[in-house]
Amino acid sequence: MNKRLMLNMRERAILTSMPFMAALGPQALARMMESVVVNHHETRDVLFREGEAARHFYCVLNGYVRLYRLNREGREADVRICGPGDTFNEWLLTAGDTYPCNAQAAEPVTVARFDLAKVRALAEEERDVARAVIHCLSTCVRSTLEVVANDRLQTAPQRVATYLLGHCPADCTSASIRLPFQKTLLAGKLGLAPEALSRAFSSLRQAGVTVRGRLIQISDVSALRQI
Amino acid sequence: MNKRLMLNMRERAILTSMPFMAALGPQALARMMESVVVNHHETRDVLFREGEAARHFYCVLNGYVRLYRLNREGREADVRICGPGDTFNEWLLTAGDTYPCNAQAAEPVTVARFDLAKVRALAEEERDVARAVIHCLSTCVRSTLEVVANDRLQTAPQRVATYLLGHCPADCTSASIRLPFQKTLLAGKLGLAPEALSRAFSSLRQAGVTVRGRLIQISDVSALRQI
DNA sequence: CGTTACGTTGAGGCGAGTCAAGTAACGTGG
DNA sequence: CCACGTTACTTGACTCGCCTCAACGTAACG
Repeated sequence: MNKRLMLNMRERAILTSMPFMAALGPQALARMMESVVVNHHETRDVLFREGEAARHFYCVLNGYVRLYRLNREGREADVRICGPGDTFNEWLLTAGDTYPCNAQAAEPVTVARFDLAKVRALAEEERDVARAVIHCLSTCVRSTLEVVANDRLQTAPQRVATYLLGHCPADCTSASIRLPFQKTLLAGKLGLAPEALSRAFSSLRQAGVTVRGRLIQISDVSALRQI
Repeated sequence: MNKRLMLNMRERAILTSMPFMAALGPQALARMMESVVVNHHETRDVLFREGEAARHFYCVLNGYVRLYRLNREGREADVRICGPGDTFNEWLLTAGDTYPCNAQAAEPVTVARFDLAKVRALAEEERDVARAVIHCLSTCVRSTLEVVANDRLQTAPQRVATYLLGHCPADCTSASIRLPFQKTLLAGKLGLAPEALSRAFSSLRQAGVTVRGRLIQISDVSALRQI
């Protein structure tokens, strides 16, 4: 649980290859690396809770992290799923002193953790850092707006089809996809109950989608686009 | 429609008082003002369409602008409603060369329009501009994540209650609110059909909510919190 | 005062959540 | 390697919330 590791060579290599870090110049990179801590969390570990004082900005190195909110009755809704290379809490760099959601490891994960205040200061001083922050914030807004639109416009089978098509190489007639995580997590990402995801998959069978465990065969990509 | 206006004194005063501009230092402000154009649009005018080449970044000076997406059958879903002081398309400053949604004037609006490429360059050169961009992106992410969570966790009456509570002064027992726009627009903002909003309001009557046109009386704020 | 858009109300249908039961996959320890 | 327990996933039956369509009432505006 929450084993804190020294930053070894291998982790350093992985971290610096992440999109967020790879775009930094040598000086900005060095200064970012000063304040980083690499942590490991086991499945279902909670990284932080909604309402707690916001202290860290994260980059996922390995595994998947769920960001979710609770309503009064305790029902959970995922607002974002972060995988390798994704960052989260960049939206707390200005304006906001508490976490707006909970974060939980969906499986064993490795994350790099930065001090929010230090990154905030660095973004002021290092052009590269400011640019990188703007970039990941932009990406985050775009993907979140996409989620809102899909939630409001698409049925369950359509959401699944959209997800699958987004993970097919462009211009292919058939494809084979391996889900990078459990179906439960995919259901949450798409705003569905696990049962609804299951039913969506079986309704997609008639469009040539075969599911066996995490392996998904798509026999006719263009048919899937018609859903 | 789309009457282009010279930047007069009054508009300049309004523009520089907007949150996005007010935080800029004199030099950054001056350079931003070089590339700004103030436009007026009539109700239902389309500012841009999904898929078009992205060219402008906007700040609303007056009125409300709908950002929405269409599905294949032509159904519309609002992803964001922008009012006075709000900016949009800041998420296109990096990564993204086409608009991801449509923009339409929900009523007669005045908007300030900046050239995306110029703002992008300015954000590189002027620390103030970078800071302002990061700030409005952060705000945008937070509000959009909130929308996702509310869509997935709340029923129609709860969404309306949340909206109303967000527009009450804190620590009041009763309140009176005037909607800043049509109910149709509020329905879209909350991800509801207009009929569903209407029904939500009438179900809130039992919680002490009275509606007459755009005027909403809340007799018991704490009762509304229990919804 | 008529026209038009906006808003409300009712009836009906569909999509997805919930609950419950059963099956499959997985990991653990004997 | 097998027996077991746990967790993930599937399927069915049911409920509920919201969308759709249609009709009517109402406010806004020329």
